[in-house]
Amino acid sequence: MLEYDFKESIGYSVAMAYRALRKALDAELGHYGITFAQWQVLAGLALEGEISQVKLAELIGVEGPTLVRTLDRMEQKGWIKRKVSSRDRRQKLISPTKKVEGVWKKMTECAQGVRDGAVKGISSKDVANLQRLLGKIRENLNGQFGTENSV
Amino acid sequence: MLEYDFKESIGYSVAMAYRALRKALDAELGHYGITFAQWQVLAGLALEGEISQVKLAELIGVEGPTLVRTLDRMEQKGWIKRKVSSRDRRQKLISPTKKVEGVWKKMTECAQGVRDGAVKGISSKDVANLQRLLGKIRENLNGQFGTENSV
DNA sequence: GATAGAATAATAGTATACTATTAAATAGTG
DNA sequence: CACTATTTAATAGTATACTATTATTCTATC
Repeated sequence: MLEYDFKESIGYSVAMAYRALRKALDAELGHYGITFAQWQVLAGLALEGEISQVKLAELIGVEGPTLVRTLDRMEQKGWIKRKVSSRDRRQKLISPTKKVEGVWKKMTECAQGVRDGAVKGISSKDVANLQRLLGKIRENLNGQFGTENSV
Repeated sequence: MLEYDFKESIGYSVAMAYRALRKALDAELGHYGITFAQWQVLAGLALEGEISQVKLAELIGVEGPTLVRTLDRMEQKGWIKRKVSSRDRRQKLISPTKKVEGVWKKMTECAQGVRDGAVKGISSKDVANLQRLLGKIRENLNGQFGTENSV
C-alpha cells in the first residue's frame, strides 16, 4: 500500500490556497468580463507602464508563450494594444486601452475585496509574515530548481 | 494612468509561490514520467485507498471534469485503474496499479526533497504557522465566495 | 412500483500553464 | 563588413483548470 500524508505537506497548503484564491478572483472579476490571469496583466501594466512582453511575463511570473496567448485574447477583447518598439523592432510594447480606464477603479476594488475577504481574521502582522515566508519559498525554489538565469 | 501595486497583494505572493512550487515539482517528478497534478492523485489514493472520483476531486481540490481528464491520461499510462462500484454503478473506484508500487518510494522522496528545499531556512514553527494561515485563507474564500456547498 | 429529483462520471468548449522550436532582429566579435 | 550568438515574440503540441451540459443510475416520495 502507498503511504504518504500529503495533506500535511506545504505543497498541499499552497496549492489549495492558490486554487481557492484564483477561483474567487475569476468569479468576482468575471462581472467585468475579465479573468484573474488577464487582470494580472493589467495590474502589471499599472505598475510598470508601457512594457515589453518579456518583462511583463517575468513581472507576473509566467513564461513567454503563456503570456502571448493571454495577450492575444486581451487584444481581441480590446483590453490591451501591442506596439512595435521603435528602438528595437523585435520588442512589442504592451499598454492598456481606454476601455480599461473606464472600469479599472471598479476592478481594483473588486480584487481588493476578495483579498480583504481572504485575510479576514488574520492580523496584519501575520499577513506580512505570510508574504515574507511565501517570498522566501519562491526564492528557495527558483534558486535550487529554477531553470531560470539563477546561478 | 492605472494605479495599483499588485506586488504588495497577498494574491501575488500566493500565486508566485504556487507557480514556483508547481514548476519545481513538475520538473523533478518528470524524471519518473509523472506530473504534479498526477502525483497529487496518487498521494490522494495513498491517503484514502480506493475512492470515488467525486471524493478524490474534493480531496485534491479540483473540479470533477478536471480530474476526469487527468485520470484518463493516468489510466492510459498505466498509473491507475477505474473499477465500477458494485454497490453503486454510477461510481467508479480509483486505485493505483502495481506500476506505481515500484516507484512510489522514489517519487515521495523526490517530492519531499522539493518541499524540504522550499522551506529551507524557515523554522518549523514558521512553517506550521504558514500552513495554518494558508488554511485560514482557503476557509475564508470558500466561505465567502465559494460556489461550494458551504453555508 | 412509478416518477421526480439528486448524484456520478463523462463530454464540450474555453482559458491558462508548460516545453520545444522557429523567424526575425539585434549585438558582439573578428 | 561578415558571421555568430543572443534576444524577442510567435507557433506547435500537450497538460491542467474551469463552467455548462448530458447520460446513467440511484433515492425518495407518492
